[in-house]
Amino acid sequence: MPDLDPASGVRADARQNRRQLIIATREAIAARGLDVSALDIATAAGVGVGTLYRRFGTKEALLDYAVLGLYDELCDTARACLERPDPWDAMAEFVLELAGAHRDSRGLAEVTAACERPPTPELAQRTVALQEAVAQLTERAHAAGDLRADVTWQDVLLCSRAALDTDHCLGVDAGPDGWRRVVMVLLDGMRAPGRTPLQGPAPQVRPPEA
Amino acid sequence: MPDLDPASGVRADARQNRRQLIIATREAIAARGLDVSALDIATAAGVGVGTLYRRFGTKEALLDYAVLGLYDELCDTARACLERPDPWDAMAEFVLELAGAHRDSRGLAEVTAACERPPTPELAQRTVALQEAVAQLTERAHAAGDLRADVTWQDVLLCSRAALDTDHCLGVDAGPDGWRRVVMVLLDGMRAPGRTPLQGPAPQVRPPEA
DNA sequence: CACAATCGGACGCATATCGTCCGATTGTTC
DNA sequence: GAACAATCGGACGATATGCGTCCGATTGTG
Repeated sequence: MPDLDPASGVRADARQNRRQLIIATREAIAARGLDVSALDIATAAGVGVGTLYRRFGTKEALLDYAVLGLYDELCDTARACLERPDPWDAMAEFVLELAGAHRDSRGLAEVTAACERPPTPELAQRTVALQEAVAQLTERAHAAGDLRADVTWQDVLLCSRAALDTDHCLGVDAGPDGWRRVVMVLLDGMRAPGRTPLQGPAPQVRPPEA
Repeated sequence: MPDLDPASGVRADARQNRRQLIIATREAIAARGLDVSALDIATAAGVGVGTLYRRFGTKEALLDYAVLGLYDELCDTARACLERPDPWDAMAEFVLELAGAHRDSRGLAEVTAACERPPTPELAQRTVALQEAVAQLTERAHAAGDLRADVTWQDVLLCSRAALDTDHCLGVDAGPDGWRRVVMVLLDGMRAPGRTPLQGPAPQVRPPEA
């Protein structure tokens, strides 16, 4: 189930259809979230629904596969940020990238917010990897004295979702890049030293329950 | 259609049902947004669907009425904040209240973000009133030198939606009051002087198109 | 007590999605 | 280039959900 094998006994047109389905799925969940119909995906991919089920067995499996790809890209982004020399810039860039990824794909945003059903093992693994990367980025920024002490890496993660739904409010239109303003304000607010100490319990990591 | 009249030729039980329907509608849209079924509302109110349509004519009319009530409450809140002596505290409190109202009612959040269909005239009027209140709160904070100059009142409004969807991210749980931390970070980021100048065009007011 | 106002919820209609199944098509092999 | 198996498309039956109406039963009120 990983990807397309050149010579795996699978016919060439079948492999091509598989590829198209993955592309169409990405686009569909980006625009409309995880609640896409199989027919929509298949039509966008230029195939029939039968082909979708034949190639992936389940709509779920196809969605899982597409989402996993998005997570892998996030992991790449995290690695790239960790290589930046300046601790603050590294953290700030990742926050901006993560916020942008959330905005680029409504489906991704739905998955990172999911707390009900347990994710696939593959997704859980990526999730932990991302947590660790953010923890490290945060730790460095703390050590450099750039990030206020009362902001935890969990706070950083949650703040990355803050620009998700800030395009319109009471007749005001943020414009295509307005969300970046919100992220900029947030980053300024996270910079040391903070003015108003953060109150209440810090966010906690949910154990990946059964 | 405004409210319940003591002696309006309408029978007492009918008036009571009307009241229950409004209460149930508020709770329903708070929890599930505007996409509630008429049956759900009627059941929660303890009446049949027929009663809903008899009392309000349309599901839409009932929803509009319930939402208008939420807007009126926001206007009250704005008035109260405008009476606070300290300009910064006044603005900060309103941001916190607006963010809380958005979180308390998913339906309200959906309406304030709506940019497609034109609102009812009543809603449009409340919207303008709220815009003016925020503009005034912002202006005072600017004048006092507490709010950074590159943050407009439109930015303030948009930022009030930032805590809408920050309860969970990649396995991190913000807890019941975690959203307040996000708002606090934002408010700190809005305080003068800003570090990173906000880039890009400032948010614009959408003309209430036809 | 009588009657009009009101009620409840079954009903008809419409829409949407799922996953399967099968006759038609097409890539591949010899 | 023929023959076969893999693959395809999309019609199909099942299921679910929601809207707004209609009418026999109920209930408030003068």
